[in-house]
Amino acid sequence: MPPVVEIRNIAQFAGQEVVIQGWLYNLRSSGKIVFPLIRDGSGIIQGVVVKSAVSPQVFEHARGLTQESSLRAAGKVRADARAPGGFELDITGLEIVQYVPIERPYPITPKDHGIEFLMDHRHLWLRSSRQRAILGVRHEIIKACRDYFDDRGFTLVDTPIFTPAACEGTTTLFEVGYFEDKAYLTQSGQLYNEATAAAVGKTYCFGPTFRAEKSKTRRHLTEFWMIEPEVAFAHLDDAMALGEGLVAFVVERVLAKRRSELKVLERDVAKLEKVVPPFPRLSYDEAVKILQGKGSEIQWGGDFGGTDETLLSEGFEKPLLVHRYPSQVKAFYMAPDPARPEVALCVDMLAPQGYGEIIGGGERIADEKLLVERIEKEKLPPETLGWYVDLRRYGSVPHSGFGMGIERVVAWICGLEHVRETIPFPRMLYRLTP
RNA sequence: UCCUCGGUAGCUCAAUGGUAGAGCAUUCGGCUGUUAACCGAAGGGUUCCAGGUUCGAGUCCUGGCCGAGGAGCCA
Repeated sequence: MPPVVEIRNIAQFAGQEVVIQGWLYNLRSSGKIVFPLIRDGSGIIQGVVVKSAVSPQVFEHARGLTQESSLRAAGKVRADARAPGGFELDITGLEIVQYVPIERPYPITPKDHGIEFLMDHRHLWLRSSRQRAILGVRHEIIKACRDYFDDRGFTLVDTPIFTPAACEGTTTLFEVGYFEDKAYLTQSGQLYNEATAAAVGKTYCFGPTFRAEKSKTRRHLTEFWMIEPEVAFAHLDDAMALGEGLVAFVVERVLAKRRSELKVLERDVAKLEKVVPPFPRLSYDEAVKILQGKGSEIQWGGDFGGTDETLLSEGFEKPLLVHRYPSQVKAFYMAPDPARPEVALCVDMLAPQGYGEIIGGGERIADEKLLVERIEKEKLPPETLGWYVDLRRYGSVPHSGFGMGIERVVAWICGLEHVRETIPFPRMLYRLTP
């Protein structure tokens, strides 16, 4: 019995008998020769079945294969300049594991489909080369993020999904029943990160985040994944440097390990290769002036809209760090700048090419009195934030952190039109299935 | 929530108010090197739903359902 091998490793088996197990991707035939394209999740290889070289049963099996039928194919690996992967499989044995019946064929053909049809068949669409490439890049990005923090002495500390109240009081939350009580799905692990940062010094959490906003744009999901570091004794500049280092590291890693996926996605890698520190830094004041110069309606004191972000980032080849927004547009826990109390020690990182905000964060209020004032001013429920104020009573220190939305980073690095393709099963305003 | 656009064969789309069409997919036939293979033939329709106007509606009108893009809000 020849060894079962993965298509990605096929080069090591040139000239040898192997078994490939996978699914039929496409089939071309020419009378007495059949070319089944087989994918196994690690790659695609073209098989060759010649009528005169195999039993009539194997040939008939091959000729009648339907798209996505699962199979095991035995044969000899042969280097061939005509093959896209450099190798072909001369099939001598074929076992059909499950035959997709012709009365109910695989719905997704190699031809054009509309987005609604593809989203309805997301569970099958994931098998296509393009979606597989995105899943690969997403995996690499998440692994790179974790390596970056792990290698710098951070401890991953998970934060809860059920929360008693809004973290920030700004966004709409999903309400769920919690026995006789109500709970909300988390919109950020940050407040809990502030607690755990005092325990381990440098922490991060990585998990799903939920926003019940009725946003219907290419940058929004109702359920998305966020990685959030928090560092004790760190100031705004430290958070900016940490975010800059993280994004540069992630891009470098993807370029090093996922070239083939970026090629499938037709990503212009030259643009990604320019993403090296230092990233440009701009104060909110400067950003407003630039925007006004480009014809935006923005006034000092307002937050940027999607068009503003695109307008601002289009002048730069690297991600852009915008810092010191007016406190009024930022969350209650943002520390005011001692030199200018009307602005917060916060930072947003805007990805190039209109991909929007990928990082948001800054320095947190360390002073108990000021924090309590802010909670009262925002009319947040003090009973559920008592523990958070407690952190300012027992060894309060300056601390900073940020959150990075994984899907927007994936969309940017892959060069996708819409974040819905960056997550296996997107949850959106009008999409809960599959 | 608001604005714009759309819903016709399994899929992608055509069709001036006048017989419902093409490409792909499927089935059958042909082809020993195909690369979204190609060539020939066949089958395939509650035109999203409910009303209305009209001699006649896929097309026009009203309401609804579903979806897409954008705005606001946000990562």
